[in-house]
Amino acid sequence: MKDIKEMPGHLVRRLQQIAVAVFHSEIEPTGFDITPVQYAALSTVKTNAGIDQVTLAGLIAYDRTTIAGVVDRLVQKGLLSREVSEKDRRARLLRITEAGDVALAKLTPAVLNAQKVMLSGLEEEEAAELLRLLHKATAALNDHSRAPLKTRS
Amino acid sequence: MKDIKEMPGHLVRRLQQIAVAVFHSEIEPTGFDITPVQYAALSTVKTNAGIDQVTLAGLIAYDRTTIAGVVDRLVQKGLLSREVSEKDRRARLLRITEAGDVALAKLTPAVLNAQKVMLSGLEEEEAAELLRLLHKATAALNDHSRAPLKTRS
DNA sequence: GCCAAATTGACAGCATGCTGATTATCAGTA
DNA sequence: TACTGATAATCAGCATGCTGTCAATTTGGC
Repeated sequence: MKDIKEMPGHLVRRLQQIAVAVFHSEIEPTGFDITPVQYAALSTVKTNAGIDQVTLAGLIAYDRTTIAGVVDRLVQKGLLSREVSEKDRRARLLRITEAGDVALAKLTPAVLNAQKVMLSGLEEEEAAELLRLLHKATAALNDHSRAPLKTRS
Repeated sequence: MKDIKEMPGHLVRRLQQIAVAVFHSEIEPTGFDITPVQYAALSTVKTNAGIDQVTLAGLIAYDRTTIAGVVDRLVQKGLLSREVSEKDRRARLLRITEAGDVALAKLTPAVLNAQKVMLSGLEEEEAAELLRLLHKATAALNDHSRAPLKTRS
């Protein structure tokens, strides 16, 4: 284990780096300028209309500070709307806009394809096994980051 | 595959996020203020004394722009030295300092332990299989990022 | 109803990571 | 030798991701 390149930390970082690059190359032809993080946020807001930022962050395991900037940019692009909650004036409720809906519909096929491409070096069963192992490893250590994943009960 | 949380991209990102958090919590007791990226650079320079920045970047698959900042900070902390090459005045040759050597020796056990912790949710054979799959998946797509891995022949 | 604790969001600050452009230098060729 | 293309490093700029702090607001206990 002396070599950096054999360490799990390095390999995970490397695959993540490749995943982002693949994402961008698959997205580029659609003409939208969106990042993996922004796509995750957009998609999650659509299926959870009226969600606040903290809950959104929990659903996709992002830090709440990070999500603020992401939401800012999505609002600026006109893909999300953000308004102060009536019931809790601390909270900002997020909703997808019509433009966001259109963008999401066009982006989703490209994103799904990117998932395939990033595992294209593996056999079908290997890819499934990788997913299972990633799932198991992350579930066991969910609380180790400032941004744990929170499933909506 | 409709759910973000089931996508390989999300899971890889999540494990990477956890890996960084585990790294920091394992490193913290050693009293050193160093990041995963900085550790990788430091360790690689030690075993490749007199390396230039581009070659270093290639060995650990970092973007050459990113590595510049990383090296800056390591030099500032006194862990690396950087001097203009005599043979090629464009290049900056990197070497580990004595302080860097000491730091590396103290950090390495903690880093190796972090690798174990980040996979502590998996059985022994599962961890090995995960490594194999990560290796295979990244090897197949090595050229997909701006910072491909370059083995020294 | 009042106050302490918790919660939401924001901000400053630092460290990756990337794109694209520029500068300095080197190497091969006409 | 002069020129062209390639290469090492740097810079500006943008987007994560994190820590730590703060203000506004809500909630729970009394």
